[in-house]
Amino acid sequence: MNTTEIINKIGEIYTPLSTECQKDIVSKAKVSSYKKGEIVVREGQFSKKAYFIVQGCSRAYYLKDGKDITDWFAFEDQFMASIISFFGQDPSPHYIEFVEDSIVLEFSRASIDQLSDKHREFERLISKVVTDTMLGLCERLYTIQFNKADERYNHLINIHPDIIKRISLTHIASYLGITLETLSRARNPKKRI
Amino acid sequence: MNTTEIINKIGEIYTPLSTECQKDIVSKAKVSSYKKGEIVVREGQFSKKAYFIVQGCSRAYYLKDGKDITDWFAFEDQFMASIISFFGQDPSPHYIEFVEDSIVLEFSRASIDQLSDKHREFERLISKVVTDTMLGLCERLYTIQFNKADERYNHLINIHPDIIKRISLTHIASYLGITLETLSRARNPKKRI
DNA sequence: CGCCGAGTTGAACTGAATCAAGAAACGTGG
DNA sequence: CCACGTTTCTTGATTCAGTTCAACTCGGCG
Repeated sequence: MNTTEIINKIGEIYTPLSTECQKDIVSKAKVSSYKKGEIVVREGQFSKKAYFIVQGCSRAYYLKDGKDITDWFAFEDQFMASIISFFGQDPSPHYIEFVEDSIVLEFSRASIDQLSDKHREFERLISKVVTDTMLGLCERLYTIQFNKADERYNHLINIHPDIIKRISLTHIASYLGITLETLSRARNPKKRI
Repeated sequence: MNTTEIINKIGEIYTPLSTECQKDIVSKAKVSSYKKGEIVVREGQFSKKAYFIVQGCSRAYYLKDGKDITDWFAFEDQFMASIISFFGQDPSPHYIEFVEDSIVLEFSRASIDQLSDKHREFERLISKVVTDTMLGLCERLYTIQFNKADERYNHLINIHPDIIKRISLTHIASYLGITLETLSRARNPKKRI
């Protein structure tokens, strides 16, 4: 899949892009690939990159008292960035790691700004990505705020049936705000006598 | 405070607006006031309104098993909307209630779209509001994901020292994802013998 | 005054964390 | 293809934070 094809796909998923805009994107964004386990952003860095995932998946996590807590996943056709660092002015509290060998289309903050200035359609695309992210965060918050461990897990499996095939339970557990052991028990309800 | 003054203020807070844009906003948005306790959005409704709060405050909440759970507050100079209904296509799971007598500037979805089409600066303003909301949700999620009751409370008091003067502990408790009793204990640490 | 909503305090209970040990799955090299 | 170590997941026992339910306090306000 070359850059043009990828951009075409982004247009299909989010909002149609004129050929002129597509051409400009080609000149600003570049395709990269990362190996499983590669870390592209570390805590404390000012990361000004956004990754559109063509193939593979990644996660954002942070360390709390030395424990690895997953905050966000991104799969094919989704964007990944350290949002606090990319949209705010603070350093990233997150690490970003690729969980599988992945191919991405990589944007710098500067190129996104330039493209947004020049192409209103691109600005709208980014705006849509942000809006979708906001709605996703809402949903996640709702799930965590007052639900029990098994409810959180079932909810996740409903919206993301295939996630367990790709993400380790350890990461899913911290994403749900529970421990690995509790998740394991939620998955294998106790056999009563 | 008249409409023009309010719009001026919005421009100051978010991003400067040309006089032409301000004039158009005046023609599309209207000032309203609500009494303490008034509910402007109910569960199941398709609410296509956004409220910029000039004075007072409001909260969004939902009912889970009959229990009132606060999801979001908005104070002076902030926007309030039922985001799922306003930005998504689903009916609102939230109620929106004014917690104090309030004055707001009211926008319909249609007028926001029209203003966004006509004025790029306005579109950017909305985009900034969405981005800020996204960052706010991130922060909130972070607080709830793996923190104890007292940590959540202290964190809230840090960013919002005056919130207890305006919002009842009942609402703050559910906002933090804990019960009223637990919040009360977090505020009055046990006296040891 | 006495009622009422909001907050505090107490005691019993429970879901989840923690600590610890074992089982299963996986990859690598022989 | 098997043996090995490593990582991932499961299961059990204990502990603890937080919920639940209930009683009590306090400050309005009719």
